[in-house]
Amino acid sequence: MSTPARRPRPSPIADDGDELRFCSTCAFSDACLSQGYDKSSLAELHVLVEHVGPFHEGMHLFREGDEFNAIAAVRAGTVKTYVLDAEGREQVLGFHLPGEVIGLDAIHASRYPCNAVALDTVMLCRFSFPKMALLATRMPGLQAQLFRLLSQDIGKAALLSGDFSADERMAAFLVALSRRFERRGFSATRLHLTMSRTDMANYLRLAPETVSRVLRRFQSEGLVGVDRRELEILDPARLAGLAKAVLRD
Amino acid sequence: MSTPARRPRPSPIADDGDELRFCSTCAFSDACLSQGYDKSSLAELHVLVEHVGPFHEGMHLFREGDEFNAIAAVRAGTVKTYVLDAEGREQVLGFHLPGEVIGLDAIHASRYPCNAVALDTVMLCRFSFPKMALLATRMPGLQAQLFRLLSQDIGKAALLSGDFSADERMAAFLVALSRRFERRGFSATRLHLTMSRTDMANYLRLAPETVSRVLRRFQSEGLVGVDRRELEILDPARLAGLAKAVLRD
DNA sequence: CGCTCGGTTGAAAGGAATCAATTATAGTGG
DNA sequence: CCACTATAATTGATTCCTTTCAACCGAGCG
Repeated sequence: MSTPARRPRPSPIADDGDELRFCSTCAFSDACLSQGYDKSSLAELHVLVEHVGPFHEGMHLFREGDEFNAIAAVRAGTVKTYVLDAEGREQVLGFHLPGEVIGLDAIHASRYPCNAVALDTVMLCRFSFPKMALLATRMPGLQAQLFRLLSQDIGKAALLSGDFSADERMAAFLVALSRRFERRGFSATRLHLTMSRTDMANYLRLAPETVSRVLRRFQSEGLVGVDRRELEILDPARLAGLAKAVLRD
Repeated sequence: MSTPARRPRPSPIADDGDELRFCSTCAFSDACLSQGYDKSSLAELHVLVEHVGPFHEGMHLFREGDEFNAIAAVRAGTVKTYVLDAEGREQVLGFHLPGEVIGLDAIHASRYPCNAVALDTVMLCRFSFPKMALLATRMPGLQAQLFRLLSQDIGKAALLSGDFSADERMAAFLVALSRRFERRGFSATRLHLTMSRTDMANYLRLAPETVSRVLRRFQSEGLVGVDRRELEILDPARLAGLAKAVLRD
């Protein structure tokens, strides 16, 4: 359960034990600061933030059908969201790393459309959505950031819908994971996979056996080095080439 | 190019040639009225609406990479959104019927992430998004509706990402289309398909040959009747049964 | 130490894609 | 009005990738 080495990175918001301490990793902090809001505006955002956790491995943050009232930013750990199909098989919708927001897909129905479970020890910033929406009417920058986050998720959800080969899917998964880690200050090449092979398979819409085989082949081809859940990207360029079809860049 | 018989339906907003005539089919009209806004608020919404069109078959409404400044509600016709993969093959992202909104996925990057083309004669309501967002700060109901629309699209985009059989995909496509037509006052059983088989195939991530075969089998099994682009759903229950795995209901 | 569960490996089966050819359709121009 | 052409749709035969089925391995744990 070791976390990848953390690269030093300037914290956008004071993290020195202040009473109004805000999630330094979360998507809203950057947005608000970049809009040049004064301290009192930030304070307003703070009052509707609730730090919750820790949630330990296997604990559910919410379940499908639960009443929706808050979105949450992951502060630490990994959250898996999933639904169960008619045969009770798991369909993984996504993995959410520190700094990423969950619950945006619940707004329209006022219910969570999926389950969310902690894959390791998870800490959250929880935001009352009604309060946040209200605040957003007075903070255009916050409103804009919410629109951006929602819009972004539409595009993300569409990525996996293509008919891609197992290799492309796996490569895209690893590259995307690498980038997301990097953006949050972790290593882009040495990743700790917090999810099981089965989870990866369910997410990528592949059989677990296929995940196993593809990873092994990637390793034999010198693309990656794999040891259990530790993965090193050895040939980022070639991996990105494979992922290109999916990630479109 | 005949349209399905229109069922009489009470128009939510006066459609009697008023100067401030608003798209009676569009998602925003219901939202605003249901919030009980007075005439002046509605008027404010009207001033940022621009009725554009007609766009004829094959005309592009926007292209990937174009600068984003407006979302649009389809007033009439069908819009296809798509991207081209590295090999130049079309990946259809969606078909947009009257009353549905396009462009929400463009907000976060300020650029359209896809192409949009008219499949028949299309009329649009175009809304300047910056202006709409500004207005939304003074109309919480409008803001809420925008959040809902965005949130909804996240879920929609995720639907097709599962690994479903050709039969399930096709059934889900037809059932969803039927429901969307019905909601807008068209027949739920007799549909005119405005898109080609190839478009359907690209959307469903199947080969055109597979679409052809599945439709033929559906017909031979008495599920549907197909004649060119006219399709009649003969056994809605059984079709819905097939679609269940995808649509989750 | 042996049990269990996740992961890996191998062999076989299956569903959709691809390749190839034919038919149908709409549009064009004689 | 009717051939003629280009494009879309259909149909059949074959191939291929992934899944499924089955067995084995190996780490973690009581």
